[in-house]
Amino acid sequence: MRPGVSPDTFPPRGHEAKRLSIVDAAAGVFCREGFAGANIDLIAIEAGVSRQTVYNHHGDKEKLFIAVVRDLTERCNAGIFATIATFPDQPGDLEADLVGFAVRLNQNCICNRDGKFLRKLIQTEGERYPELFAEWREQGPGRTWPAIAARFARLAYGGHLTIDDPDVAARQFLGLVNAELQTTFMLGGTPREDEVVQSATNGVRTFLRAFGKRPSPAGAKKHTALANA
Amino acid sequence: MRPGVSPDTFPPRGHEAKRLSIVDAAAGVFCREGFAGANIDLIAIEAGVSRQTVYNHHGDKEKLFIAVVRDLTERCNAGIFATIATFPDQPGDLEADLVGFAVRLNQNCICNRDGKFLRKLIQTEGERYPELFAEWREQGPGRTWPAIAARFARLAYGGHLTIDDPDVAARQFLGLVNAELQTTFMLGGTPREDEVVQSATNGVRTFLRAFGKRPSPAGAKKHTALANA
DNA sequence: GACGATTTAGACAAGGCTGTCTAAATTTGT
DNA sequence: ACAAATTTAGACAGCCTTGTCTAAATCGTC
Repeated sequence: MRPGVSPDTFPPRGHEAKRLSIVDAAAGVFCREGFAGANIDLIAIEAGVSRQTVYNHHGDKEKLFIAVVRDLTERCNAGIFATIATFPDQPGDLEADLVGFAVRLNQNCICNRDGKFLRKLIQTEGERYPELFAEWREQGPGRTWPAIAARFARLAYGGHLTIDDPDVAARQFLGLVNAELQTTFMLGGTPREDEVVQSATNGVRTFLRAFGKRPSPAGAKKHTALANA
Repeated sequence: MRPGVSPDTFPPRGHEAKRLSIVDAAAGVFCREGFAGANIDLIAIEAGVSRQTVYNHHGDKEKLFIAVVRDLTERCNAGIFATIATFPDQPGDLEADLVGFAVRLNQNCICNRDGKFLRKLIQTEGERYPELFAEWREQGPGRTWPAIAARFARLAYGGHLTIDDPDVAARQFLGLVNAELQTTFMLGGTPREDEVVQSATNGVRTFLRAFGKRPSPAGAKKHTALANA
């Protein structure tokens, strides 16, 4: 820490690496087995670490669990904001661009390992740690949803959409785009990529039917007849 | 069982009553604590029954859990089909009628005790009992969603809606109508009635913007300017 | 090569839970 | 009121888990 010669890791390398691998393994075990069913021995084994090391790093089971949730929230948020940065502000093909955005959001943030784990932990243990998950609610949906809403507001301002309430529209966008993945999510599964694309495509199409600029009433033809599904 | 004098309960009254109260108590405890964390002593106490009686009725913890899920699935399904029977086939005010339907569906089937419990158990333990929850998937969404889709198809056939794929429309209807309740559902909470109504109202409005009969192109004016939210 | 910090393996106590067993008490139907 | 079935309370063995402790081994750094 004194002489800044070390390449890019301040604390002892192996130390922090172990901390990471413990949190990672713990996330998996907590998800599979639930808090009560999670076994610290198993976590230690999956982390490639002795049980004592787990206790050295995190004190006890509950503190470990909290560390896991905090970690996952942080990483997922980072991913979501990175994806929001790819939102199509100046769309070429609005439908295709929104589908792409929705698919990226799902694949990189919601269906990936961290997203899946965080979702499951919230569902499973949310009621046991009210303050912890209130914190998640503020840091997660509380920050990401308005950010998405702002992007939709910008699209509306630019004349690409007709939206009353951007916050409502954002939530409905997410609801539509995931409409066909609900049962899979409930069961903790991971949808295949083509299912994600299909759901996003259908969702965006409906979204644009509701909020898209109406095609000029003159040339109103079967312009929506893309149906291949 | 021989002479059918008994009023309306075939098996010994107290016996079946106890079975019921055990399953009920078990549902609550399994939800709160997870399968691993659930304590049979506690279930017995909450059911007002001795521990041995729990074992007499259900054999062991796992069989008890399975009985709970089967029971909840059955009861929830019954509720959902009863509500589907109230779907507005001959709508007067389509928007109001669909909002009413959505609110009934939420209040009577999804947010009530059974619905909440079943949802939580599926989320929490779904991966641990693949066949059991595959069964739920077939009996639940596998039967109710097509039933709802059929109702939407009928509305479209009657000229009240413009729908390509009724199955997609049904899933999207559910997604839209619940769009604002997602975080509450995730955390296992029960939304207030006004939140349910709000979400349903916004959802139905968007649904009709997408699938409602287009107002005749002639008198196309700001007919959608109902905004009070 | 030597030093300090970290990690490891294993044993350990304390406590909790499941599922069984027994004998007594209670309920149910006749 | 009687007989059979059901329920109850309590004790019990067996197992698993958490969290602590100790002494040896390993790692990173100078």
